[in-house]
Amino acid sequence: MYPHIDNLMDLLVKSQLNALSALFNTDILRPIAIQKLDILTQELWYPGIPRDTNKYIGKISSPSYLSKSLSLLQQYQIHLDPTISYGIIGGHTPIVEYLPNLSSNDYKSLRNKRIMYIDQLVSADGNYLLTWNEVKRLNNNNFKGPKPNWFKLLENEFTLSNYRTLTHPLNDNYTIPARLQQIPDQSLGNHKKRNEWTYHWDARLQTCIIGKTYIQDTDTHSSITIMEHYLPYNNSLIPNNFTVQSSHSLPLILTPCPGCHLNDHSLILQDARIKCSISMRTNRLSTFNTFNHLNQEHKKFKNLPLSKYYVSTKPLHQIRHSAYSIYLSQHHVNIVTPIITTLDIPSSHDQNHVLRQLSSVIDSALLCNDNIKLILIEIASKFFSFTNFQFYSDGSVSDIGTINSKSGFGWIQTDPLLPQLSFSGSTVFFPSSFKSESFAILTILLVLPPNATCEIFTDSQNCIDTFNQRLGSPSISPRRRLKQNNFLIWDLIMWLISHHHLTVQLRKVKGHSNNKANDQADALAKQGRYSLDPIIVNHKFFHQSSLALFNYNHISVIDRNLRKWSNIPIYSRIFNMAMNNSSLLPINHQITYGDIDWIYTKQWINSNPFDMPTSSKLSKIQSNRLKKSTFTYPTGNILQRNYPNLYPLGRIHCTECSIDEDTNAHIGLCLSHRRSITSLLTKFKKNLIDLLRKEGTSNISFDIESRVNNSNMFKVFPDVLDAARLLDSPDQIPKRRKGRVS
DNA sequence: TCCCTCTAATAGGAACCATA
DNA sequence: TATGGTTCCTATTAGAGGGA
Repeated sequence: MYPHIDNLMDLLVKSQLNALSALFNTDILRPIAIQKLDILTQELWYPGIPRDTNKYIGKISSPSYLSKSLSLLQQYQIHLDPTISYGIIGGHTPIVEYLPNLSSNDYKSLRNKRIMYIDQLVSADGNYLLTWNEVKRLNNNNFKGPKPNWFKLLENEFTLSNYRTLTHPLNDNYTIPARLQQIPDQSLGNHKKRNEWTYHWDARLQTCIIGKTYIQDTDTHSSITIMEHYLPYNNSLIPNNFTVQSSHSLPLILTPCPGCHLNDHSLILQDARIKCSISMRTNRLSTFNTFNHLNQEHKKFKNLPLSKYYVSTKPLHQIRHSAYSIYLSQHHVNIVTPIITTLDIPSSHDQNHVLRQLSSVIDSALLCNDNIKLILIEIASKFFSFTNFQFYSDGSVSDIGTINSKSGFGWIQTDPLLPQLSFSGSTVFFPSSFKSESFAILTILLVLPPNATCEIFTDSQNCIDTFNQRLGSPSISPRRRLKQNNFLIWDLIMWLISHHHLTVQLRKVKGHSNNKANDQADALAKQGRYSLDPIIVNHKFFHQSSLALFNYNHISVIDRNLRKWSNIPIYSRIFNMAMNNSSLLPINHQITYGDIDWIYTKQWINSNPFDMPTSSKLSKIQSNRLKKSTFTYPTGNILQRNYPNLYPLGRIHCTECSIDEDTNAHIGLCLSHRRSITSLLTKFKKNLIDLLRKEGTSNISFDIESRVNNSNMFKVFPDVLDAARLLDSPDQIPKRRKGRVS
């Protein structure tokens, strides 16, 4: 009835895509964007941005703008792809993923209690559910009120027997990371340690836990350490004459913990003096030393009212910092850090340093096989001592528009005084010759040393124009930047030019003009097409200028005008919906099982009888064809239906044959059309016979004329067409109309 | 779905009492 | 007199139920 009502949503997708990408890529809006991400986290109670927002959004009573837009975009397979690691650490399995059917009240309770991960509710090995009292103790007994419903659900549905074994144990619990080094055989097994001090970061309490190892049980994959808990002595209680050092290097005095909620009551230790013992799985022990009892540093604090104490050789500040950074690196969380520093003018003694920076740029800016990065780094090191370069570059794309499309690029250094190195590679997603050429220029700039001058010959006028445009307006607005095709590549090119102080000139060279160097570059580009390891730009390299970009189906970041590009998923979605529409079932059936020759249909729709590629006449002809093929041509009956006042009731006859009613069904059956089709077919039949007679000589033994005349290709089957036409005969029409109405 | 009211459950402090 | 246990009260919270 209203076939275009869905377009409302499609228009929303287009505008929201644009608005959101502007939000996440504009410097001024960055704090707002981060705040919106935080609200999203608070709303969905999911650490970071979930892959499938739609799964969780149903639980929210009034979703915010961002969560609504993200769930709309996800219906079109478009996802937000952050350039920074955004999320909340402290566990591996979000509770909303573990318990899929939580109510909105459960969400409220979880938010109030700050419980986001199931890891916060299970034992250290991830196998057993803690009791509610234990959970409360872990949270400093801050929870008031009765046992929440979601916890009862966990107890009833997700545990087995009285031992509280989880039905789905967490096997990637955060205390069991992979071991870093090989363990020597002699250290396997149970060991009692004498003087080993360890520290680690406790994600739940957000503090550094310090302990003295009591027993260490080592296995090949991990070890369990049982330690006596020690607390740092409050330094403000130390008399003034001790605290001459700066606050960061205050001595760390450790006293045994008298027993706190961390104490693991299940441990049975022989040593009754230990009041607070902790057991934890470790993969790498971070240890520090204490001063001996006879040491001056230890004796300094003899006068303090402490029965038993140790003095660490490292200050608390350093230990805390180390514990937290080890924890972060084990969980692959990198905090938003400033981008790699700009390169200074290299002096002779720190060449290695600059080269290392060049390699780190290559390493972090590209996503590809490590071997390709190594090749580029090697080229960069060979170019390192030169300043003036000359390159020929070329890109090549084959089978564009098909799934077999391959895009390759290549370049060669042609200055005779310098090493004549060359490079070729391939790239994927959104293939175009512009993209391949841009990639060639990008890889050239990546291997150039700082302060170099280079001249690049390319046959792509588009690249030269884009380059000069970007060079002419260095402060391009984010909205304009995001509308440019392949903006990731061009951003990187401009970044390299400004940060490495490069002087680059692009020169146009005519393609296929027998220039030897250009032909070499062309050959390299063609060779690059067959490279199996594609190179793409890492969008996370730009985490300073943009917070997030959009990707399609988690495959590739869309680095082009989103509003234009979004037509592709929108149209395919509309097509899918049309195909699944039950009233179009006959067409669907015809597509799958019918006699429609799609190749010829395509050629018929695409055929152009004029010389010009576009013309107003051609578009009229094509719209006629399309309307006729989809039965939407404005024939008499449709005009009558749409304009009842203009077209009076009664049959409107076909203007050409004046026999039958003018309907879409009639067009293919019309007698006068049939006459012109027959005459056309006779003409082509004659042409074919002439052609066969001319080409085929003595080796054709059969009678050409009779064979062609008998072929089904040139028959119109008047009986079949007439039988179909008779269904529409005047006396039957009222009956059918009646049937339709009832 | 939101808001309000009511009830049950709990933490924590004050008061009180028993004991070393 | 210090300490630990018990009881009572108040504040807070979760969750059920009802109405708009």
